[in-house]
Amino acid sequence: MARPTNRATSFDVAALAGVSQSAVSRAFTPGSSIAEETRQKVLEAARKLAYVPNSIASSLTTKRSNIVALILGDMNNPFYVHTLHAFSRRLQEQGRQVLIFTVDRGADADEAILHLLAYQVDGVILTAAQLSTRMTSLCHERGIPIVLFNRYIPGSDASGVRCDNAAGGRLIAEAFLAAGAKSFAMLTGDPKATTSADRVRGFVERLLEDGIKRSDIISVEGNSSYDAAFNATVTLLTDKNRSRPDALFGINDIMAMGALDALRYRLGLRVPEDLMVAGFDDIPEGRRTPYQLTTVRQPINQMVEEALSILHLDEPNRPIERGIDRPISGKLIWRNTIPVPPAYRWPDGLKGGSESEP
Amino acid sequence: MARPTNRATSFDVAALAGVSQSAVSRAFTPGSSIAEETRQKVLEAARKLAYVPNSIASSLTTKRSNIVALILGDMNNPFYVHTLHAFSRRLQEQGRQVLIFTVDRGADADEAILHLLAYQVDGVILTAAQLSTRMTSLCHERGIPIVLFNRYIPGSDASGVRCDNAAGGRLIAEAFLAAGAKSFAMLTGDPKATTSADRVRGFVERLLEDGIKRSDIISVEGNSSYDAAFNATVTLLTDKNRSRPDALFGINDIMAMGALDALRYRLGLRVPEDLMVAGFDDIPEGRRTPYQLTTVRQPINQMVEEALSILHLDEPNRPIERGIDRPISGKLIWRNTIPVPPAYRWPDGLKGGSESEP
DNA sequence: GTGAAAGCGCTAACAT
DNA sequence: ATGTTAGCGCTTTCAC
Repeated sequence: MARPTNRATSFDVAALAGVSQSAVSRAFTPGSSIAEETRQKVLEAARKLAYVPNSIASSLTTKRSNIVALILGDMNNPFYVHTLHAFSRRLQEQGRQVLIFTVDRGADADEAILHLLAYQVDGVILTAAQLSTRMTSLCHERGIPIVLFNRYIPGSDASGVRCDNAAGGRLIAEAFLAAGAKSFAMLTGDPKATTSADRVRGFVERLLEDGIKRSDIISVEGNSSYDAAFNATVTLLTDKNRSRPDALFGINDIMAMGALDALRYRLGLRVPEDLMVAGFDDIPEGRRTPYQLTTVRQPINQMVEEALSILHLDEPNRPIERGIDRPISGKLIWRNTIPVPPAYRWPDGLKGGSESEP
Repeated sequence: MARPTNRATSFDVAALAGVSQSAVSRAFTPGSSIAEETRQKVLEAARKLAYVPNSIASSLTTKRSNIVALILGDMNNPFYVHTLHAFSRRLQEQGRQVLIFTVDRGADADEAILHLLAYQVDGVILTAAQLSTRMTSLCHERGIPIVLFNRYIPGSDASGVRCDNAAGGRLIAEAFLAAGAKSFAMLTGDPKATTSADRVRGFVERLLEDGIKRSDIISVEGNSSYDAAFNATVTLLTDKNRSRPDALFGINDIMAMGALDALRYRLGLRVPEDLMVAGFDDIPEGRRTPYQLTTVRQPINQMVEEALSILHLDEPNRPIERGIDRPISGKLIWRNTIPVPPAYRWPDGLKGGSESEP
């Protein structure tokens, strides 16, 4: 087996440095008791041999791999790409490795879990994708914490961080109402995804509170993708049996962008004059000149921090946090796809333009 | 150390199944000599204990981790996100794990290499980012193959797969010339990146062959990003000392998209009537209705296959392939940002519209 | 086909 | 502060 490899081990280094092998181990373990002088001798020998400690071997004894698994669903939604990036950057800063698994839309992450169980990962982050409660307990039994990012699994004791999606949906509803909208359409994502369902629920609830009739709120499936949203918008707006809604809520920015393009460049409508539009997420793509999308910002960096803190990777002995549900407020960002009503012109956050998340 | 974990080992399974521990190992090793009956007994016991073989331990003996490292530069360029996705999907199909490292723009990947060396990865794929030849040999010495994706390192013996960027640049030049352009601008990426430099070179060369004067080809730095390209375009076109070029080549699609938006929505120009534009990559985003970008398609799936074949992960004993440079032809995709000249109306690939890579 | 035993390269008591 | 020793959970000869 194994390609002829000639890798120096701690024994080789020990021999060259004239110390014991444990001294080598200590030299590479911050905080272990070793004389600075010996340390230098070891480091010097290690340098000569281009020695790199074998993490695999160390994982075997410590039972900590320093690897965090990241399970990703939809990479077609830029929001999750930015999420991946944020996690990756943060974890790298901490000197941890990131193992990724991509899961097809609609598929569950169970198989991915089985794989990462084999690698003794220190924690798992799950975005998109479903997860059976059976897998959750399998991880927990083995001491592997899981944190759900922007979703939760009813009946599971897995912890999670999410944007307060329902409240965010309400914010959009309020913005539309303030701008005078009376009839509404929603472009939804996967109905099984709590993210989509919660945004829809908050949105509808708020509308009903204002006396909007259910029949004035229509809902179409947009598959969480640009293309599906584009097509659904065309179908919806060309349906002769329907009158044109005043406002369209894309459950996420990428769908709102698809809708916007369909409205303007296929249907020849003006936004916001003929029809207002809003999204959710505040992806950088939605801030571009042609879109200037009014949306709800998910504080992605904050969410990432929270998620990692729930994992508490530095305190492996602390029991796993179960059943935590940490909702984080989103913020309405006014741009150009809803006319800003006078009442909102003051005092802050207006035309939240292009500045990025603080 | 180690959170109180109670994970079944092969010994537990062996005890329950009433066989030796080696039998358990064999039961999980395809192709090893074990009676079907024993295998079943073992599998049954394993199921009862929810046993998952410990890959860390097995890596230690076999010296193969079944992990492939993927080093990513710019995640703001969707092309690399699609690349990541393609690699991840393919590798997962093969039952391998993907360890990712993100490297900041302009930074080199040396530190990432040091980390992945510690994990005994079976292979390394490098996209974007620079890599010192020292690190290359460090990997090679240890029997870890590296493949460069869409870049090469002069003076290094690392193998790579890339789109034939120079030829692609020529294709764009030809398209512009055929459409009657006489003066040109280029939006370039990082000048140190071979990808950008090669496209520029091919483009310019072809133009010069047709008698275009050097002074009719201007070049501005677009930083490989949408925003920088947008701004650079505005600056360029509002420069009173310059006359407007007939054609603008964005060295990659995301920059061409930024340029397109600047031209249309900031400068009020029509594309292709006032100015033609082309990109490079053929990312799905450039196929969207508002863009319909004429571009050169990089056959990403084919490139991924080639890259993996150079790694020859299944034949670890074969010596590492060095110095391979596998250029793969791109294909010109006509859409709407260059008027299609009559000579090109036939026979194929025209208005290559929205179909994706075969 | 199966079991016993010797590592893989490291960490972590335990002595000194 | 340093060396000695016993594993971590597996794979792989080597006998039988």
